[in-house]
Amino acid sequence: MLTIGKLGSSTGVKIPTIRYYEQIGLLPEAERSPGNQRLYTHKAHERLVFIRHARDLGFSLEAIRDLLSLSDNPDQPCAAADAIAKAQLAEVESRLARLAALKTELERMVVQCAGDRISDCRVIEVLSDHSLCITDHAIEDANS
Amino acid sequence: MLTIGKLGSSTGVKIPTIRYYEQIGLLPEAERSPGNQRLYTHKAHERLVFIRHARDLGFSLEAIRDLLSLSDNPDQPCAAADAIAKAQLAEVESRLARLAALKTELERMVVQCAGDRISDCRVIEVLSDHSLCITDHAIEDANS
DNA sequence: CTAAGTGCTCTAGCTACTATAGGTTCAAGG
DNA sequence: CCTTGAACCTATAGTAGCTAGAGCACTTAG
Repeated sequence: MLTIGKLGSSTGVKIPTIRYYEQIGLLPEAERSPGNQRLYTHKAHERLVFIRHARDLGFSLEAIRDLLSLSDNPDQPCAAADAIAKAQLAEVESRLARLAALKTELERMVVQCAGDRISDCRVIEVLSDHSLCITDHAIEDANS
Repeated sequence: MLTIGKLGSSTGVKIPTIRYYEQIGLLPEAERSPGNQRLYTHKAHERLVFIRHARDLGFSLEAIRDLLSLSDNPDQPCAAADAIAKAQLAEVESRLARLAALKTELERMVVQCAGDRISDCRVIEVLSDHSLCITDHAIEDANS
């Protein structure tokens, strides 16, 4: 049985994050020691590794919740898991495309900045006028 | 003078977002009509276009705040603006690299999923075991 | 036995918005 | 002139996915 600190250091997940996952029901409520401290089994460790890995691959907590419940029922067909992974792949691909366009624009901005006063700074100028851009970045959410 | 609705539709920024930008001081407080409705000048329109464009390019509101104050002082040297843009470019490049690795992993997961039961689903299996991955995705923040 | 370290709960904060409730003002039609 | 419906107002709370802090209790090494 691991304490929360050991579990955290062995998975690379911060302690408050582990408690948060328990709070939102992603991890089951941990057993407690006589002194009320959380104790984790090997199973809990595995589950947290699964969550961490899926987060690293960019899955949302909602998607992970679904994937976990699928992995808890190994006799179910796996089409659902496949669909979740495919959706995530599509999301990643669209972010990639968008970021590539952003990169192009930013490079152009940075390279062209030759003036030494703000008044003829290319960065500021481009930001003021999208028509100076060559790609159609913009559109959806900028956090992609 | 534009109402907030016109300003929103002409810039593609939602009305609550405009009010939010005013609230956090990114836009100056708008003049008001006798009936207390916000009225915007051409200058405010330009400023909002600038903000929107920078957001589309992935700049944080903090970075935009700095860029705006630079663009308000056109006699300053432009090294600072350049630095902000370069930092953003570096950020975008690192996200790109990370997303490319994620894409590789997700593609592998999806393609290899041949079984039709969860019990031999590659997606679930890979998520349980990072050593089945070929790239070193993981590391930093997963939202990249 | 004591002090450092680790754990506990609870609350509030972060980014960048978005949504809702409940009320006011404006513009157009009758 | 009056009404109706769209557009506006404020204020508060919610979203994701944590993170940080306060103020305690417990545990372990010396």
